[in-house]
Amino acid sequence: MNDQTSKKVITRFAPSPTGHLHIGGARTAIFCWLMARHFGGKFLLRIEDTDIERSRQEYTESILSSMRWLKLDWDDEPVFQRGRFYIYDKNIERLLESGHAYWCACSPEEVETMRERARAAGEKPRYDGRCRNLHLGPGPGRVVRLAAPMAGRIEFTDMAKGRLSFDASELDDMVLRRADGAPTYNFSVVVDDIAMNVSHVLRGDDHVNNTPRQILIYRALGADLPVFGHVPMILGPDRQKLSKRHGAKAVIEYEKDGLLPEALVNYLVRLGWSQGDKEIFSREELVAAFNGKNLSGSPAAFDPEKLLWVNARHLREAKPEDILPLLLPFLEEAGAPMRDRTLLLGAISLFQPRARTLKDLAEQMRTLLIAADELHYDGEILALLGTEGCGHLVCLGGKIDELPDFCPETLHQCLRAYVEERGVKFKAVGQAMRIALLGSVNGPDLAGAMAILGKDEVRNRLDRTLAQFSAATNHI
RNA sequence: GUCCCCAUCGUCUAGUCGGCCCAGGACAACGGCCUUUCACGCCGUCAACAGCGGUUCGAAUCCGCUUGGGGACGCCA
Repeated sequence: MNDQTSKKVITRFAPSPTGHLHIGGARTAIFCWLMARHFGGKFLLRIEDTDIERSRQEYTESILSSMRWLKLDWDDEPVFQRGRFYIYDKNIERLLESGHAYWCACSPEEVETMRERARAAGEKPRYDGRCRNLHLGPGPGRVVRLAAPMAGRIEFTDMAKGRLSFDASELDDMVLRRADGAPTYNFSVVVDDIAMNVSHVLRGDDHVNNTPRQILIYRALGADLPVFGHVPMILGPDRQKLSKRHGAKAVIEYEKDGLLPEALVNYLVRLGWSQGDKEIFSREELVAAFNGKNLSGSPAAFDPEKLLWVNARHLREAKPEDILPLLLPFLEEAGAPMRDRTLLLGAISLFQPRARTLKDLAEQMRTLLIAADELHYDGEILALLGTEGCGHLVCLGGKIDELPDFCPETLHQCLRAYVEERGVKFKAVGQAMRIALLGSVNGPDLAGAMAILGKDEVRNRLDRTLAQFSAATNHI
């Protein structure tokens, strides 16, 4: 970083609405957002919808909704390039007048031939600039091209990659305005970044090669350069370009899988950025720590396992009341009936440390929340329970009836006392109770679970288990 | 093909201007402890400076080459 950060930091995220917000785009957005929030600047949004064929309104909405879910709030109204064609045209006029651009009458086929020829000659495929000095005017099928310098070096310092240098001879006279009047990507980006006063352009690695071209446009337009930062792409676990089969999905899918936005943000930021050995960051910690330094220059592979681990950490540390609203849809999906708030909060804190995702949490909580008659005990589980287990259930049922209250401490003592006086292993009693109460040999702390179920429900489940057990054994 | 970028454990990474690194943390794996089962947690094990040349008293750190990977070469973004 340099003295340019002393100016107001303005970053922007500029997705094109041709798909949902995916992992790579989300990380770029997070970096931009963090940068702006860290320096107290602005984070702007621009929808690059100049490709009329592929842009879809529903994707714009999906992207915005994923941004909101990630809690990446933007400043000002989003800018839509679709509505700014007149501005691009005005800038085209300027460049035409100043001699930085010219009309070209070559057909796409002709240009393609030139490229093939260059490629065959072992050069970089490029347009040869044959219309540059023809002083053509507008006409059907004609495009406007930049009169790029033929020689020299184009250099800039990148936030992630350091000093970068390109030879001007590598670049050809790129199209700025298409035959249909639409601006090309490189042109609209520069015009808009200038208009929006963007100070720091953070984007994917795949744009490095566009940067020297864009710098040429900045120069032609007589504008100051922003600071560029090209963050390396995210690769699949097999180190190939990220795609759906890697389990790298759109942000919206992670939302559906029950990830916490904080966790996704945390994980994604750590892909290509680090702060010593620190792994788990709260949003506030990220804002405080992220200053655009320590960006990695090399690509990172996406690891779903670690994502899950990060999520589990955030889930475990979150307050139940913060989790509850996010959990509601998952409880419904899991078929768990709604219960009162206190009960739900209690259940959350009971299961919280053992769940990796909200979906996971909801499914685990379900066994506690559903009505007793929905609990299913299969033959295998009942066999595990055995006559001895049933004996425990009967005795404990009696003990429980006499309890003065039904709080975890009392229940815990009750269980302990029972084990003590019977001289049996807690393990055996615990398993029997767990089978009766949860229909499973695994689960959370028994006293905690019982307290949440309440006395009636515990009784209910004990009776029901015993009934099913005797029914099953009578059949044999 | 041409240009650009990258290169530390399987993965994410630490490693400020070369010595404190026979390389640290985390995920995963494996082993153990804890325990009321499963988790959680705790402890430990396995595991890397791509290769080759330089520069230097000394290099994971600087330079070059090689190899490997990625990206870009559109009237897509």
